[in-house]
Amino acid sequence: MAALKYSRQREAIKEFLLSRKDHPTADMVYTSLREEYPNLSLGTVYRNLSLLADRGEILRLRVGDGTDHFDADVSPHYHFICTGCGSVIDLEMENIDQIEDIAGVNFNGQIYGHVTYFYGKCGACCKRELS
Amino acid sequence: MAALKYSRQREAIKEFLLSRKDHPTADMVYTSLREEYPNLSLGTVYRNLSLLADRGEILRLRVGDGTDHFDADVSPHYHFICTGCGSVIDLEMENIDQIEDIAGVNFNGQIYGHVTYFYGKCGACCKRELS
DNA sequence: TCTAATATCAGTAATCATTACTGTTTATTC
DNA sequence: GAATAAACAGTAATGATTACTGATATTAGA
Repeated sequence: MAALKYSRQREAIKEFLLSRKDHPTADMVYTSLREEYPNLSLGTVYRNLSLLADRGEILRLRVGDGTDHFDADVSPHYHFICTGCGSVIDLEMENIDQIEDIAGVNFNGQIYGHVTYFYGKCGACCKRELS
Repeated sequence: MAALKYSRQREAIKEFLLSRKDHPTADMVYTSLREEYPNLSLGTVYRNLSLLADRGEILRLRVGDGTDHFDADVSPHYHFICTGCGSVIDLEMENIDQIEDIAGVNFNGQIYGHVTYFYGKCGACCKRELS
């Protein structure tokens, strides 16, 4: 893997992602960083997010709302998407990699990985509906 | 749920999906049906696919390649996406709904469902790489 | 069966997220 | 400190999808 040339923009993008737990989209990254870097370009945000995702430094989440979300936490974990407010929340749960073995039983190819998203109502939305 | 007015186009779209096992995209539906219905509109295809998906008559699959795929088989089953050729294949596997219980252990909201895609090399791509 | 009401259609324009292009700036190397 | 090339800002282009508009076709009622 070729070495990257340092850039303040990429550094700021990764710093920003590390500081957040809410899995921002490219546009959210752009809008937020614009305050500190007024002439940051949206193309730069997209290019660096893809670059970092390709290198495995961040995760690209396709949660189904049509726009990609990003996560700087690359440790194995799962995500929950609230159908009420759309928020993307980390789940702390035990490993379920055995589902790949289950899926492979009647399959004649090779399974290398899986992506799972859980859907429902988040705690805040549940609470709001009660009142 | 309001009753739908019959339309030959919607009928043809659903018939087409039922006849296929390869989970076509909107554009694939449009291109194929155009042979029989030369003045079918792409907008009609999109509108009816969304309509059918909203009513639960078909499934919308967001496999991660940027375009939605559709499946007329609404019985519970899982999908495999080949990273070699991009094909979307049905998996015959035992139920893994218990992962929702596992996910809910340390979570303060309600989990109503999950979406799982398995990734890897399909049988044909495995074979091709050997030769 | 005829007609009115309206859902659906075809065709096209608009939107949105994302990517590609171009000339300029900036980090690295010597 | 100058040469090289990666990365940038700004903008144009792309591709999937949605929205709009006037025409057509299905359904319900007379």
